[in-house]
Parts: sequence; C-alpha cells; structure tokens
Amino acid sequence: MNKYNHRDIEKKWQEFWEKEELDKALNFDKKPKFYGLIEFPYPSGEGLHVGHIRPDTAMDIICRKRRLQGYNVLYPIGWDAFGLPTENYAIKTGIHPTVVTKKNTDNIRRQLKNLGFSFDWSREINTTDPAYYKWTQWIFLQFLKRGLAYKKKMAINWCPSCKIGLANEEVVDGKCERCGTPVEKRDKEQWLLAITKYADRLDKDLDTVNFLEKIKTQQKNWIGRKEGINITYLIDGTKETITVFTTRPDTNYGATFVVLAPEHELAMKITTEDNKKTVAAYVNNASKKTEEERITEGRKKTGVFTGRFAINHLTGKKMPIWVSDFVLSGYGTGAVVGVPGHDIRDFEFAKEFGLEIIRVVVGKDYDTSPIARPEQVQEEEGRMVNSGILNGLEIHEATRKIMDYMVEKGWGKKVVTYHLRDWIFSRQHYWGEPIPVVFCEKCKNRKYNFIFIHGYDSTCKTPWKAWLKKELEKRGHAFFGPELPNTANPNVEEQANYILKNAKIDEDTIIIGHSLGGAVMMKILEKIKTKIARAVFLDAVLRPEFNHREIPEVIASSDWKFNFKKIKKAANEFVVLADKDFIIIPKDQSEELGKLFEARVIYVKPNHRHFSRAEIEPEVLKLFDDNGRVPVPEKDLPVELPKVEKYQPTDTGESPLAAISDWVNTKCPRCGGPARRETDTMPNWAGSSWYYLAYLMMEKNPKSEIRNPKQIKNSKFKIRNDEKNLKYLDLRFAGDQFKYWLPVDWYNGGMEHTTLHLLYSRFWHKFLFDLGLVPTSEPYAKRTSHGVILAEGGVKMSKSRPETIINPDDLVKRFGADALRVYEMFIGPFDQTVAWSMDGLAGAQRFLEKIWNFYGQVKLMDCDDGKKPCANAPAGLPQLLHKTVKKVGEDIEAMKFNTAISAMMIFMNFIGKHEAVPRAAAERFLIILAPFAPHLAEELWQKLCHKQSIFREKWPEYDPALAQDQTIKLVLQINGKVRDLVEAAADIGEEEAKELALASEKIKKWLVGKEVKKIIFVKGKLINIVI
RNA sequence: GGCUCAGUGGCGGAACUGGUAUACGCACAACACUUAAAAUGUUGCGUCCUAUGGGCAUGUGGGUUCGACUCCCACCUGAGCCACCA
Repeated sequence: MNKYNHRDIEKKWQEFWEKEELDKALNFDKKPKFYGLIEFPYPSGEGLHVGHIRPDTAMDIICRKRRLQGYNVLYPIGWDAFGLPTENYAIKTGIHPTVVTKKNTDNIRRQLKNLGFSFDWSREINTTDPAYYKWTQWIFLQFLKRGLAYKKKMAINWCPSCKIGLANEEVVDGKCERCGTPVEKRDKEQWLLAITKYADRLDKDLDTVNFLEKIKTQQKNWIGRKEGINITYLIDGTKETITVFTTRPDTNYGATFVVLAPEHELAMKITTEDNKKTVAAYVNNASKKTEEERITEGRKKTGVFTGRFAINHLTGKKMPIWVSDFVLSGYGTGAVVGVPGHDIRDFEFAKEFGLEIIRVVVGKDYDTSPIARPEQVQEEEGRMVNSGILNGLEIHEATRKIMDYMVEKGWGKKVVTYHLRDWIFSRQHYWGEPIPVVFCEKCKNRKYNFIFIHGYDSTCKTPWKAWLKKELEKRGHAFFGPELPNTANPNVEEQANYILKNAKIDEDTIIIGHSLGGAVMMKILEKIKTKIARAVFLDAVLRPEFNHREIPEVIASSDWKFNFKKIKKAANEFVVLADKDFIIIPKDQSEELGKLFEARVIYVKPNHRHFSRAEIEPEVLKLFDDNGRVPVPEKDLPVELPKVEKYQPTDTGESPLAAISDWVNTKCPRCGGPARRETDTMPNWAGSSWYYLAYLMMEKNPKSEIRNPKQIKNSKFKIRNDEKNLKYLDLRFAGDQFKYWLPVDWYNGGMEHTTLHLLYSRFWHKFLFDLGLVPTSEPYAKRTSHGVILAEGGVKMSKSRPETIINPDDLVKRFGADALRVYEMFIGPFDQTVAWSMDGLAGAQRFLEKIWNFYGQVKLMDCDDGKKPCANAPAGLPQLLHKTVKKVGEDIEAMKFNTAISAMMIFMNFIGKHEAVPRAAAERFLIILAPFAPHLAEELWQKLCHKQSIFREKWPEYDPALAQDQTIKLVLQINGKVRDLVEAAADIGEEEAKELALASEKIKKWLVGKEVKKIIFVKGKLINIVI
C-alpha cells in the first residue's frame, strides 16, 4: 500500500460526503433527533485560527457519533456578521460591509470545509441577510407590542474622538476600545428591552436545564436575585418620606445616617436653603464625571449633607440625610441607610464625615469595642447587641424577626431586587439591524376622541374612569363615556346601537371596551365603515365564562358570535390591557384576544381591581401617549439598510444612518404624513438571540425533505410561498419544525458568552414561548463550554500580535485535517486553557500513519463475530477491544476527548504488534476512530472492500463482561504501602486473598517479629495488612 | 473586594466513588536498520541512597483515615468573570 498521504484522500471524501448528502438533517424524520449546536462564527478578516476550531471539532465528533448511533442529526452553521470590526474596516477602506462580509465568509467557509466538519450546509444562515433580519425586526416589534421594548433617556458612553456612542463592552478601563480616549457620559434616548421582567424566570428555570454548574452560578450571580426590605422613613420637618432598600434590616438599630444617590429625585427637593448651593454643585459635578475620573478617584468617599434628618423607627434617632455618588441610582431605591458598624462602605463614609458608629452584632471573638479600622467591620455571622427586641438573636433569626415586625408596623415592604438591568438595545452604528420604528410629529400631536364603553352593571363614573377622563382631557383629547341602557340586564346589540347612534366615530377615534364593553365594542366594529385609530380591550370579556361564578345576565346579553375578520379590519391597532390580579375574568381571554387581533398585550401592576380605583398607572397613559413612535407594519419588513457610500459617524452622536436623508425621511404608516425613521440599529446580540431557530426555518432543497403530508394541504404552508424571501419559513408558521427539533440537545460555547448571549437568547426564547411560537420554555437542554487555546509559550492569540496567530490552513496542508483534528482534541482537557505545540501535532500525525501502515499490511481473520476470540487471535484482544469501545464512547459523552484518543493509541499499540487480527476487531476500531479522523477512517473502510460509507455503519456495542478484567494484579500492602503484587481472579474472596498475601515472600519478610493488628480487604483491588 | 476554577516529571497531561501516582503523547538518550541522514522499530526515562532492596515526592503547612492527587482547615501562586449592588 502507498504511504499515508492526507492530500490524496481528504478532498476526495469531502466531495463524496457532500454528494451523498450524508450530513443533511431531515425535518420530521422517524429516527430520534439530535440537535448539536456551536456558536456561529463572526466572519473576521483574519479568518479562523486553531483556537476557533476546537469547539467545532468537539461537536463534530459528538454529531458523527450520534449519526453512527442512528440519530437524525442537525449540526448547522452560519454567520453572525453584523458588528464593529467589519464597519471599521469599511470606514477605513471604503469597501462596503456587504462586500467585506461576503469575502470573509467565503474564506472561513473554505477553511471549515477543509477540516471535514459535518455541517448541514444547506441551512447556512447569515444575520446580515435582509431575509434573516426581517425576523429579527419582527421579534423586536413583538417586544414593542407587549410593552417590553421602550425608549428612555439615559447616560451613554461617548467617545469624543470617534464621535460615537459606545456600548459597555466597547469601553475598556474607562477608555474607548478603539482609540483609547477617555469616555464621557452623555444623555441620549435609548431603546431598552425589559429583560428584568423575566429575571425571576431566568433565575428559577436554571434548575430545569443541564448546564455546567459554573455556568449556572455565573448566570445566577449576574441576575443577582436578592430578597430584602424597602423601609420608609419620615423626613423630620417635612411631609416627605424616604424609602431605602436593605438586605440587612437586622442591623437597623445601628443605622445612623441615610445616603441618596445624586440622581435621586429627593436630593434637591428636600435640601434646606442653607445647603442648596453645595448640594446642587455636588449633584451637577457627579453627572459630569467621566468613567476615568471615577476610577482614578478610587473608593474615596465624597458627599454633602442636605440639612435634613430621617427618623429611625426603632431608635427614634435623627439620622442625617446625605448625598453621595457611592450610592447607585439604578439599584434598589437609589437610597441606602447607613449602618457603619457592619458595612464597609458605610464605615468609610462615616469615618470620612465623622458620623456615629454603633456596633449591633458581635462575632465569634465577642469583641464589642468601638471600631477603629475597616477590617474590624465584621459580617456574616454573630449575635445581636444594642438592638432592643433583637438582642441575643443570631443574625439570620434577627433578620426574619425584624422584617416581619417592620411589615406588620407598616414601616416596610418585603421586596426582591435584581442586579440584572434592562438591556440597552440601541447602537449608533451603521452595520446593524435597523430598528423598525418611525417617528411622526403629526401622530405625536394628534388629538383623539375616546369612547369609553363600560361593563355589565356598571357606570362611567367610577374613580378610575374619572381619573382617565381627567388625564386624557388634560392632554387635549376628547372623552365620551355615556351611561349605557339597561346596564343591570344588558343587551350587547342594543348597547352597541346606542353608541353608534350617539357617538361620532371616525379615523381619530379610540374605543375602549371595558369588561362586557369589550363585546359591545366588537359588535360596533363589525358594523362601522370607517377604520378607527385604535381599539382597546380593557379586562374585556370574549366569552361569558368566568372563574368562581356564573353571571346569567351576561350569558344572556349576547349571541357571543363575532366576525373577527371584519373586526380586525375596523381598527388600525389593537391593544389588550389587563389587570394581572383580577380573578373573575380568566386571563386566557385576554391572551386569546391578543392573538386574534395581533394586539399589544399589556398587564398592569397588581391591585387595580378591574380598573376601579383611582390610581395613577403610567403604563396605561403610555398607551395614549407614545411620543409619535409608530412601529413599521409587519408587512413592510424588512426595513433594509440603505446602500450608501459613507459609514462615517456623525458629529451629533447619532448613527451614520441619520445623514442619509433619502432613507430617513419616509411616510408615517399610521397617518400617511411625513415621518423620520429611527436611525439607531440593534446590537450584535440581537441576531444571535434566535439564530438556532433560523436554522429550523431554512427552506432549501425541499426535494430531500420528508414532509408531513398533512402540511402540504395546510394553508399555512401556502403563505410561505407568498413571502418575498423564500429562504426562511414564516416564523409564525414554523411551529412544526420547532416542535420536532427543539430544544437544542447540546450547545457548546465559550464562557465569555454566559452572561450576555446565553442569557439574552434564553430571554428571547421565553418571550417567544409566551407568544406560543416555540414549544419549550428553555432553548437549550444542555450547555457545556470549552477552554481557550493559547499560542506557543502561553500568550493569547491576538490580532495586535499577528505572529501569535496560528492559521489552520498551512497545518491542514502539511499535516492534514485529520491530524489537526486529533491533535486539537488530544492537546489537553477540553474545558481547560491549553497552549499550542507544533511537536504535539507531529505526534498526532504519527499516530494516524501508524494506523494507515498497520491496515495496509495486516492479515484479517474472518473467524469470529467479535465477541468470541479466534483460536489463533492475539490473547487479550477481545478484552482490550471492548474496553476501548466502552471508554471511547463514554469519554466522548463526557467531552474527555484527550483520554479517548489515549485509549485508541493503547489499542493501536497493542494490535500493531500483530500480523493478523480478527476482521471484526479491525473494523470496530475504525468505526470508533471515524468521528475523530473521518477521512482516514473512510479511506481505510473502503480499502477493506466496503461499498458504503463508514458513517452508515452502527456504533459498536461492547460486552460489559469482556470490558471488565478477568484477572487483576492484587495489591499487597503493609500499613498502606505497596510491598507486592500478585495475579488473582477479579472476584477473589477475602480468605483466599489473605492466604495469597501471607504466602508472598516479600510480605513474609515484613511480618517477621511483627504482630498483625488488622487486615483490610478491598474487593477487586487490594489487601492491606496493618502491623 | 466578591464569585468560579486550577496548581502532579524537562513539557502537554492521566488516575473510577479515598485503594499500584506519573497512563497516553511530546522532548531526550542508547541500540537496531542505513554508506550516511531522515523515517521507522526496540529499550530506558520523577528524585535520592549504603541499590535483587529501600527512603522521599502530586503548590505550602496541618488534620481525618488502615490508606489522601482525591475529603476537611489555613495559607501561597496563577487564570477567568464581575466589581462602591446596600
């Protein structure tokens, strides 16, 4: 046989696999499914280096093994192609990002194909493809509809040199990542996604998934759920109160002052005249401070006194109220109560300004002396002193007791806070998905006439309705809320006719249907000719079905038949507004209304009692006051990026898109008047938050798809063909694919994505689950992570030091893809950081050569079925084979690829010594080798005269009895030290073992003149004589 | 400062649930083959000693145990993530 030459075989098999569609995942196949996922690459100009392909190789091995085990495997790949490096490159060179992206993806695709990864290339996706980001934008619109995307003025990081807003991750040590200029703060309106609304579920549901423990811990810490109490204090000499958040109310007897964040609304409000000037100066200064100044100042505490005092409920003490920037406005209530005896920051603050320090907890050392140094501030355990009713209690008991006490007294309220913040979703860059919203001045100023339809046995004079009327009229809207006929014994038709007769209904009308009024509203909408501006369902009734009771009058009030198609056409927008805690009308009615009318569904805070009490509810007012922000209608998606010559940032802090007037100026989809497009784009994390779904929506080569015949008839499938872009199924109708493939069975990725991408995509998935679009509440069943590969010498491979980057292209040429794959996996434990070594790579190649040479000259004995040894087969071979099959299989599952390869080397070293081996053993070994070195295994398989691909074979079973050793070397110990080894049967009993041990010459020598105290026998392992 | 992880030959690393520490590979050395080299094969390879045997070795110091790389306590070193989060 020829010498092993990877160049002759690797291309050949790659082409063969592609032709055979060996790696194609079939939707709805009968086999069990396996969805293996790796993080899709960013197509950088440098291409891949050897570190990038470690996780790809690992998952490829797992997926190839799964195929051999009879699974229908999906191993997809795509491009996460929006982002700064491409945009920067475009700015520098003037080449359009689309062109750059194309060039880079072509290059990396070539690299990946050369390595023989078994990706299903027919499902390749690209986040910058308008057909793709259409759906990214569509999901954003759903967030908007549900009130989970909102705009807020906030401080952003601003680079005065690049004249561009920076994301947090672009700020390194208070400086711009690109140019090193210190970053400033600037106020700007930003889009945010309300991930905090999902904080609790993101935390709790971690218990339902199989993620590495360290990944769960990191996410839990990032979410930072904490239970505590909001304590409200009276401010002496005013009518104001101040609320602070604390997790340690047990120390409240030791509270001696209160501190507000500079941004706190009370900071200026309560300050006495004498202190106004200094406080104003401090507050002003704090807002201007740059990140860098804050860091260089270190932790030295600064602050100013407001001249006011809060009264400590427990001690009656007057606690001075200060303002300081060590208190964060975004966490808790933006105010803290200072307990300098037991909090290091409070202690430093008290020292700085000479405030009183009281100790209320004693630790193990019983030291109660006043504190002089910060390290004496102790925490975490101890008993209460100087604390009234808490004295003597252990701190955790004290916490429980005082919480209940304060709540009972009405001083405080138990609350849960999170470290997690809402996700800032705006970027002022060109190369990202445009946010599909337009701004319309006319809609902002538009005045509506509201028609309010009250419910069964009700009136329009309740306090809540009166409040709404007042608020709307204050804004210049008209409000018509008539008393409907026969409210105690209503007839929906009659009430609808009453409204039709008495109210003016035109395109500026907003109808609010409250409770049974929702049904009345639908009857009205069935009949009108003009399209009204908005229809609002307010805790509305869709069916006369209620929790807890029956209401015969309501059942009788209507035929409960509605023409939803007609109704849907009668209003421009639908909104469903529901009281989360109202128990009589089942919540699923609101949900259903939301789906019927593709409405915005918003739940208001608890305790509104079906919108009866006159409480200010900003969520409600927001609905009538959207600042002229009009969502782009779904049918107009995608909002494509304009093709332009320049991507330079502007001077104003706006995205480069703002300068493209052709694109920015558009027509308002609501009123048809002139409007401006939103010029912010989405962050990188947007496209990657749902990409694992996009693979399932790909529609290419349908000829080889096994399709459920029912679906072809299904009208949903026809809609797909009307889509402008045929590449992706309509996300709303891809449910069957989702049901088949989800959840992702195994997702491997980097630890650096744990708190960003991994959390964000879990959030999006839960949101889509709530919309009923995906079948699972978690996207990923299992998550593991890989270690980084460092350059030789242990330094990081980085763009700034090109000599450290090891490109796989040359290595594939010199050593072959198989050698590179084997070495990548053998280099060290998969989850740990390891340094690259060229010598090691040569070792992997030698291993493959050894296999090649052996298979080239070995004589195969066709004598057994692999279980029973041939008469003249090498002794011990079946045992070793079954052991190896067991170990390699188990190690792949545990991602212990390095020891799997080592086991195969041991096997190879063994059979390499023989001239003839049973055919079955030689073939089984090739199959377990195949996932690691697919080209070589395939070639040798063919040389063994097989017509079919080795990947159509079955992963070998092992016989547990054979995988176990028959005889062992029994270890003979004296006092735990090994003195001799003897051959013995694996199941040798204690008595026999004792005899063996005492018969040993070496052991006898040690026992001369000694008394045996004890003998310990461990079955199958050792016998230990204690003397 | 917090959280998480790691520390074993010249090097990458192995060791199940506490049971022969150093598997496998690299590097190195000697030998064989060769005119020679490369390649390949064979053998050796923690360290010390009074050496057919024995002592000491898994970052350091203690502890539990018949027995500890493995469990517990304290410390040292390094890595990653977060960081004035009340």
